[in-house]
Amino acid sequence: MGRRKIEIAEVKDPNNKQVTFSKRRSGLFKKAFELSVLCGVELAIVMFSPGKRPHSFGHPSVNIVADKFLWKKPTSNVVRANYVRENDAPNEVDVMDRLSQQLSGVEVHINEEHEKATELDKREKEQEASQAQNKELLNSPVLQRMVEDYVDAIEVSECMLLLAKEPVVGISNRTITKRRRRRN
Amino acid sequence: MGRRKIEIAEVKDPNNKQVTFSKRRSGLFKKAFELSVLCGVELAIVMFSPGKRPHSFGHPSVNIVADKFLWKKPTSNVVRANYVRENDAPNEVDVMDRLSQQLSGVEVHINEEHEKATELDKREKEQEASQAQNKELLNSPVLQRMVEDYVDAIEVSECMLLLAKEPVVGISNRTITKRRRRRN
DNA sequence: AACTATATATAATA
DNA sequence: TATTATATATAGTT
Repeated sequence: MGRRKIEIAEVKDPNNKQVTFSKRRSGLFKKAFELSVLCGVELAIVMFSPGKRPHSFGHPSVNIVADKFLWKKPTSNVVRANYVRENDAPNEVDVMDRLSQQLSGVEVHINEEHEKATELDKREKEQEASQAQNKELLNSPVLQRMVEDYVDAIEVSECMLLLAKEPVVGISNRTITKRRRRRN
Repeated sequence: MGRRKIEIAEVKDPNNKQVTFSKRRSGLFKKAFELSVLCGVELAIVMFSPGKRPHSFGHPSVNIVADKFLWKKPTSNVVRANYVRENDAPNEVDVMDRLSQQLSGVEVHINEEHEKATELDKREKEQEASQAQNKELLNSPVLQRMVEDYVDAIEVSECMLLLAKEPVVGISNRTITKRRRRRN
């Protein structure tokens, strides 16, 4: 996607790696933003830079998406208000403004989110403590969620399998080439 | 990026919206994968499809990335270890090995389990409250997978909420804590 | 940090 | 779905 084709392998030169990261992170966030607007999709991305610094992107915000992901209720029939209208197609400046807002705006809700996070920690520990609670889940709508998530996991896997079809130089094929098994 | 330039505004036609979502989600995941390999970046993506279904992507895995975010908390009692040093970044073989492991780990069961998952999904729509059938899954490997994936989803949500607690733009170096996962 | 030449993603089409 | 023309991202360059 540039002057020359590159192999998808770790960039050795730290300088080049940092430049590549900056460019591609911007690209990824832009793609994420476009996807969210085009398809009315709410999404969040978290990552560590080569310098091990955390970066995130969220639309409408990381915490909102995360919140919904965790606390998703069976409100799939509820019509949401569109945060982007037809004639409000954002230009590049709008996009960058929005990105900046999203990237820095989370500070505003720190205290509020701290409560939630604490609550979530509590929940995790509870779940970790007793496996019997898993059985509790089976009698709840949570199982419905698990089924959905499982299907999604398969979709993700298929996506990765698709990626694996593209040869990566310097990588052993041993694990990959034994794919494509059918059911008996 | 296609035959014609499009405005970044919500796609009206549901059919087209679904097609666009599928294409761009694949593209986003591919970009995310490439970024993670090129720059040694670990990242996770969660999103809701137009049909409000959750999707996720993680490299090297969702829960690993979630772990690092989750345990990045500035708590004082956690052992500090700099697993994030530059030269600890996984090389391409490591990355591909892990990816391959993940791929082969799920690929073996994809066809078989996809059927089951589809079947489950169908049942879910036909009988939303059919708990009896759900209980039949209690002892199946499929359920195991579902539970794991569900835990992954929770972990991502948690890490994102925790991320929201700490602004990530322009942040100075922080000590990142290490922690080994209980699962697997 | 800006600038191209080129690779890649994808919108429209078949 | 699969293909193809075009828009976009970005690798190397300045």
